Amino acid sequence: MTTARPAPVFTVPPEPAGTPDPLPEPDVADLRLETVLGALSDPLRLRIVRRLLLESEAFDHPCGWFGLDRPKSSLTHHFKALREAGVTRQRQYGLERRSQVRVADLEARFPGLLALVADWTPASG
Amino acid sequence: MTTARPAPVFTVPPEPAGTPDPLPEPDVADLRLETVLGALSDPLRLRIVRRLLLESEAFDHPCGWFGLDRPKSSLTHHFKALREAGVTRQRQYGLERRSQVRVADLEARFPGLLALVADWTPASG
DNA sequence: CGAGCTGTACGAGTTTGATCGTACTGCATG
DNA sequence: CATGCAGTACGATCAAACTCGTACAGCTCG
Repeated sequence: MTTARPAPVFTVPPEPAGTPDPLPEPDVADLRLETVLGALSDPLRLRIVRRLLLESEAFDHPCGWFGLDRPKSSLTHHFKALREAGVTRQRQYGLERRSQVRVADLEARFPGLLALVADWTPASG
Repeated sequence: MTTARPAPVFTVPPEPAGTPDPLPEPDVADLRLETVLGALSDPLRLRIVRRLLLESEAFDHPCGWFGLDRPKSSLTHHFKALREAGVTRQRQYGLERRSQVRVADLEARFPGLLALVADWTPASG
């Protein structure tokens, strides 16, 4: 029995109707701790996930919403890494590809992990 | 807000007197989430930490105690990575160098993380 | 002291991943 | 249909890390 979860208060996506299908992603049962931890062991990706957790008043967010001064190809790389590890879900909205954290899935498999990410503070600030 | 944890019952080391000084390790305040997650994003190291957490009836354990069929130099590499990330503490007992998980330090900085490691199951078994 | 043991140091080979430029696809809007 | 935009794909480059063999250090015990 995994420890009973106190249900952290992250912004749970309301999932409105007429939503595009998610891009390919691992199933909840296939989430691997080592893979998820590997995806989160990068400051940039940690920053992305943390911002999604803390400032995600809307449903999900396009890549440009994060103020990351990196070339687009670098961002693609990191967002893809997060999605393939199962940390985020991405949907195509016309032009944009928006991301959200798979809060329910991650809490179910690795309870408490997202709280650590939310509490994280970058090294240079 | 870190979710209030139900205080997992790991074996807390009794710290007997006359213990050798620990090898160099990062201070609790210097523990970085991304570094710790990086150290734990490896199946072999995850297995090491998990065994230390679950079967650590004694105080700490030498490298040979784990049944890892890797060359010694590889094991040195991984144990050093864990210690330098702040996950484990190592002490020199005569011939042996014994390891323990820094349970109190990790729980203080990243509450709940060790519970995830304890719940982890290797991919091939 | 000399043998044997635990573990390290060092270095080479290999792999993985980060970074980023350039060229491209696909949608939208006029 | 032409322009512009969000994001991808591909490939090159570079840095880090894994793996492991060999040689060595340090302790212990006969």
